[in-house]
Amino acid sequence: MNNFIDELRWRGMLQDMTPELEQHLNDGMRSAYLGFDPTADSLHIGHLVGVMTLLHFQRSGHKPFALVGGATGMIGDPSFKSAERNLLDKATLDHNVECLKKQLSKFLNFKEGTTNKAELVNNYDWMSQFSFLEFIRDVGKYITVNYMMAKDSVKRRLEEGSGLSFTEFSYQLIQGYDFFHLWKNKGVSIQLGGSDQWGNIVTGTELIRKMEGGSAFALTVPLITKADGSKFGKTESGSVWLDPDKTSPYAFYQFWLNVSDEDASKYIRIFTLLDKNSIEILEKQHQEAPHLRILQKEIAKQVTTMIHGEQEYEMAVKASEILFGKSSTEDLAALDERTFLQVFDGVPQVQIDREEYMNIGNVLDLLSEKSQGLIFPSKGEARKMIQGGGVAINKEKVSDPNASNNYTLLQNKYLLVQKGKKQYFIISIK
RNA sequence: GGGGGAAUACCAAAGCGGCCAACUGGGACGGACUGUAAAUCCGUUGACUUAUGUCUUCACAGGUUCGAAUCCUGUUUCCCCCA
Repeated sequence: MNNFIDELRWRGMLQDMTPELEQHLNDGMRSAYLGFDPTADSLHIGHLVGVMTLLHFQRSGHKPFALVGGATGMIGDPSFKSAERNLLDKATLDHNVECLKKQLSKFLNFKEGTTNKAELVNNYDWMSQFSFLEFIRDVGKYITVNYMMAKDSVKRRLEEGSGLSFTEFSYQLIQGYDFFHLWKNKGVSIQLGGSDQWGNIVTGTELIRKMEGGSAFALTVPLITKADGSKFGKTESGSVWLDPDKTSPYAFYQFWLNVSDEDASKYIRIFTLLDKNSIEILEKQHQEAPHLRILQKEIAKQVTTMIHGEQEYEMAVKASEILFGKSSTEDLAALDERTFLQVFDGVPQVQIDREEYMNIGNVLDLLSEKSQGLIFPSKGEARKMIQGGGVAINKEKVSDPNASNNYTLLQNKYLLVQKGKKQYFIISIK
């Protein structure tokens, strides 16, 4: 069994911790919690860092609690956000909480009988019992406004002049109380979180100390960054979700595969469970032959398998090979229909009647008007792109916009259209 | 309250009566190279269309002129200086 702190340390996942934590952990099995905000009905890869942290905690023999913020989600954490958050309604929140619970339950070991079995809690369960009066009397009394205003997350909002509502201001108190509640009732003595949570976590340890003279600990992990400074976990099409309906396993796999060299070493430590030795070997191999992108492939494999399973991973690899490998028209034609559809699952499709299709004069019409503007909204754009060499049908470049429309249909009913390198469309003939 | 200046396409920034759909840079998008990368190079970047075409743009509303992003009048917004 490995040491939790050491494990995080070499993985570059340790930002900060309260001083006596290490000793505290060495003294036996401990419990820690980490919270997830139900702002959407799926986790995204940014949350994965938290998940991994809990996972390491459990693997070190300790007991992890995943908290879903059914209550805190109603308030909105002001931490390092520049503007007041929009509140979600209760129904949406309930739905989100349920979805997150389902996802979280896949990662940790919740098996009965395991001594350090993971637990899932929702702070709505205890916060909803409180009346406002009770809360400000029993909890608010212990923390001064001066203390709360001194937090960076709050201070910044005050300085910027954008202000924050009393609602958001109270957030740290609620989260602090969560910690107290879990400490009191579940024996949770540690709170884990992203580095932006430090202030909120410490309010919790403060509350525990003041209310009952207890001691509790904090540990934060760094926020994930990208070497080029852009925001981690975003693609052109938005967040990378764990829910396969929101981000297909293929797109998910692609995200990891496209990680830059600078970031790959960092990410493989954070997002996979590979041990130090294996990682160093992979890094060495990567350096020797960077073009093979060994690191990226391994990260993509590990993470995709963990989230979506082996089958989906293999499908994603297959799809990637077909889409980006040097496959030809023949390779495409050789695919059976089922595989073809699987590979191109999620690719935008447009249907054209067979009769109508037969009457289309040239490629230009086919890609603009006749495909209802899905591929190109106008003839002009289609023409420009074709002339710029950016269009391919069935993996073969289209060079003349006026070329007649006599492509071989795959499976006798599909055309695979490529706009640029990465955008695919399917025209299916009915 | 007084004085001065500015508003141009996704952003920045030229243009100051016809040669302006508007220089240039960034971004975005394509292409070449490559590792589905970075760097570099090339092309496109108001709309529709493909003819040496049409239409809609230079804060907004009017006006002068054969002709305006460019001149005049009013309106709005922003910036600076003085009080």
